Amino acid sequence: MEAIYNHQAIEATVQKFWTDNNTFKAIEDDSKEKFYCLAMFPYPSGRLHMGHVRNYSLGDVISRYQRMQGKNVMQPMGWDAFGLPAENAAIKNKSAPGKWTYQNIDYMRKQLKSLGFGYDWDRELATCKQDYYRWEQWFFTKLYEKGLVYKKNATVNWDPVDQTVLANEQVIDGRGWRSGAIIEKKEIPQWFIKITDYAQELLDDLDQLEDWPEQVKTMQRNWIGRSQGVEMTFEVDGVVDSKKECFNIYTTRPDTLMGVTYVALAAEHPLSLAVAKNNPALANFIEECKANQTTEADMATMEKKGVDTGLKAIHPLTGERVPVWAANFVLMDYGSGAVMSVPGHDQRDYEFATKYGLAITQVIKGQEADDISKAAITEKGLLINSGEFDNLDFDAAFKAISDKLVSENKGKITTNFRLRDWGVSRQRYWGTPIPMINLANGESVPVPENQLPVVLPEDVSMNGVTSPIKDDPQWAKTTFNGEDALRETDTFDTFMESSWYYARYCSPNDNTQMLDPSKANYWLPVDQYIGGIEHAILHLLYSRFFHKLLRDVGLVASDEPFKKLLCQGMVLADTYYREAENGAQEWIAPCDVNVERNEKGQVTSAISKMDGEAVISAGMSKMSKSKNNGIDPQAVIEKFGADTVRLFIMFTSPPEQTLEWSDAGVEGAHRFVKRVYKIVNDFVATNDAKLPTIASLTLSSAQKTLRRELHKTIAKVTDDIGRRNTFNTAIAAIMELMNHLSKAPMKTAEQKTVMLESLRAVVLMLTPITPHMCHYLWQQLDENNTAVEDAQWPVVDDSALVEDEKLIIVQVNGKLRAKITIAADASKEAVEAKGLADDGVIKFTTDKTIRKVIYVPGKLLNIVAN
RNA sequence: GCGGAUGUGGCGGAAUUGGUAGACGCGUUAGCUUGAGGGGCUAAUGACUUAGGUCGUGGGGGUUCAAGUCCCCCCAUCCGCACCA
Repeated sequence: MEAIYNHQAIEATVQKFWTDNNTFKAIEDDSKEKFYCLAMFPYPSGRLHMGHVRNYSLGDVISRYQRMQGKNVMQPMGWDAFGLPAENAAIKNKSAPGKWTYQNIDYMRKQLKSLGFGYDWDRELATCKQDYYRWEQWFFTKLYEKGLVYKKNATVNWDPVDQTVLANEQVIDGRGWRSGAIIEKKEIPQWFIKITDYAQELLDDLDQLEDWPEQVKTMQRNWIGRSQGVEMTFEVDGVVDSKKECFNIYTTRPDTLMGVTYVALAAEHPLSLAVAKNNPALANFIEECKANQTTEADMATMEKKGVDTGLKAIHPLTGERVPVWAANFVLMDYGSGAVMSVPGHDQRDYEFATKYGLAITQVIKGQEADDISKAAITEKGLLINSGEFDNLDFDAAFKAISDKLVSENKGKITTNFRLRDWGVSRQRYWGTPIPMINLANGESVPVPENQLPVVLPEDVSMNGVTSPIKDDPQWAKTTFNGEDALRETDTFDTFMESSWYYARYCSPNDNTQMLDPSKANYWLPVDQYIGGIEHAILHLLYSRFFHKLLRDVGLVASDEPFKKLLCQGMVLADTYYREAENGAQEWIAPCDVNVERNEKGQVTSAISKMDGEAVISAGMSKMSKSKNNGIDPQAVIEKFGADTVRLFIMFTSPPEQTLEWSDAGVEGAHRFVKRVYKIVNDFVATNDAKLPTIASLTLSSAQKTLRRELHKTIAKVTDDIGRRNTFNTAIAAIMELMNHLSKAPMKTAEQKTVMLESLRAVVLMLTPITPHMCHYLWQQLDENNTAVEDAQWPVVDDSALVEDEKLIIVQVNGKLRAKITIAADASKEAVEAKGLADDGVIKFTTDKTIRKVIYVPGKLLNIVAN
């Protein structure tokens, strides 16, 4: 064995071993329990970032641990390869998005291999390849046949200068990121999938997902947003364009119906538009609303504005005439595009009414401290000023008012969902072509199965504005039933590809069907899914929806795709900047900064390595290009090795929390790796004989204690990795054990035997985390010449855990006053007697009466005295 | 704005079921060691202190023999909000 740890040599040799031996090839095997471990696949953006390294380290640790538990593990990897950044890079580099994407994939694959992740590379897939997306197109046409797909108008961000649709992230402060033009809202026809048909099931099945974080389930429940309410009709007084008009509203608070003092319509509501023809103020307002942002956050935080349409609506119960306003906070895309306004009991309505001098009526009693002249009373309570409904509580009022509306044929009780149907059309090039054909008569039909796939041309040039397939006059041309027709030139939302890739990994090379059900049903559901919390809602909801769609066409048998979910936190690093002369912040990479400390270790200043001048520290923030604080994984791997990087990442934070990068922390991890290497080397160098078994030896008390530490550590590490997923505490426990081992002598046969047992366990427990070094060390320690990947996880020897004595904490009035050691089987009375007799306790009990003694067996004694 | 999280020494974090607050690591300090390395080893390291103790988990209340942990109110930071992935 080499005396000096050489990570380059070890990692290269061990990675070659894995490749040569197909160590991580996964094959269906009914004789073993399967374990499908999946980390969210990366977008091939160019190089791996630390967030990827963290994500895939977590997956690999879990996979290797489960394999050592004897399971048949599958861990695949692929590429979420369609998306906007490829188009932008192509414009910048005057290249094609496909070429850029494939180059990135090749580079990042090498990086993943250098980190030693145990993937079955035979299952690799890329979503931009037609052998993947053809099945998505096929599936979409199936959904169309089932009536789950429809076309409707929807709002997009329209850049009037570039004449193109922009993504939300391409709109900065209301302007197009390239043109700088003020962005308008525009309605265009788009394809939708009816996720709302599955809203109830998506909500109900969250209860099955016992191993999902509660916060993710809560976020999904809130996103789906099931509510019970009443839908009712308001008639418009008089006529509009010589027609009788009416509109529907939905409310979850019918108890406040008697407090309605006005109603609000979306600016683009047909009634608003009709009135605007003869109302220039309203027409102006509608025009102004076009410049509003489309995101929900913008809608919620913008200034609430409105214009009186001049129309009056008839209150369905009182027959009173209430004013009809057009307001910028009512969304045409959501619900009916109209809301009833109860300023007395809704804060937004209250502010709007106050601003425009509209009436405010209190119809709910509220608390003593409530003052309707200051704010809306939003909590539920007994009704007042509501005529026949006075003194009813929320439930009774809900029933009475809805009953009355139903009996008068003016409304009905409905269940509503906040969830909206999934708009899948994108007006971009680098995506899956939507497999539809638009006919001359305006109808649309799916591309016939025998004409699939609709192939996206890859050899294109980007002009920076329009999609090459929209620019090409030939591409869309086709025929249907012998008549000329045009293909859809929109592409799918990239969430479509990422919603089913987990299933395609089970039969990635099948060119006859989307999924091979027998293989899919062997591996699915995914046993452990790992990814960023930022995907908690959209990606995970769409994938759950897709799984149910796959089930309903008979391709999979399960209801849910991901049994257990782990959401990892972001990776942060220090940020430093200087103010440039024009006031802008010039961000300085953390590797170019030295920090200075005082004798207490507190940071006192930060200095640039380049010029020795001071820089300003801006704390920790997410690694990003804009803050120039990214740490390149490749550089760290070369310097310290993949094992060190993996150890640092797993040790520094629990997986769900943010991880703060620290160069000193990486060095600490490297030090530990070298210590493990050295202790094994020291042992191997001094031990030439075959050692006896533990059972055949008589151990000293110190040796028994060491073995107890060892087996307690095995129990803790097993629980931490297998159940709690707290890898940081598992590693801390191994470090603690190592601190004991490095002080333990290894001269006698007994000492050496305990040491060998301990070192084997340490190597096995570290194998999931630092697999290269452990592979090498195991070769030095194992007699049977098995590869460590196939070794058994260490087992706790219960007999080694037995303790004859226990440490009892003694408190007086809840404060620690003594620690006593007593026989493990001592009675309460014995513990109490010894505790009360302790000098540290007597000091606080003399001149006092003992009122009570609480004993927590084997742990703690609290004496209450005053 | 709505929804979800987080807050503990100089720093990252630990405390799993209400029971020793600060494990483990970093940093810092002191000492030892011919030591080519992003060296090794030993020890100390929450604050205050009259050296007995006292205080201490974002802030303020409460429950309890006992609260970082449970309850109420507040503050700060981060994530998501449907066309970034």
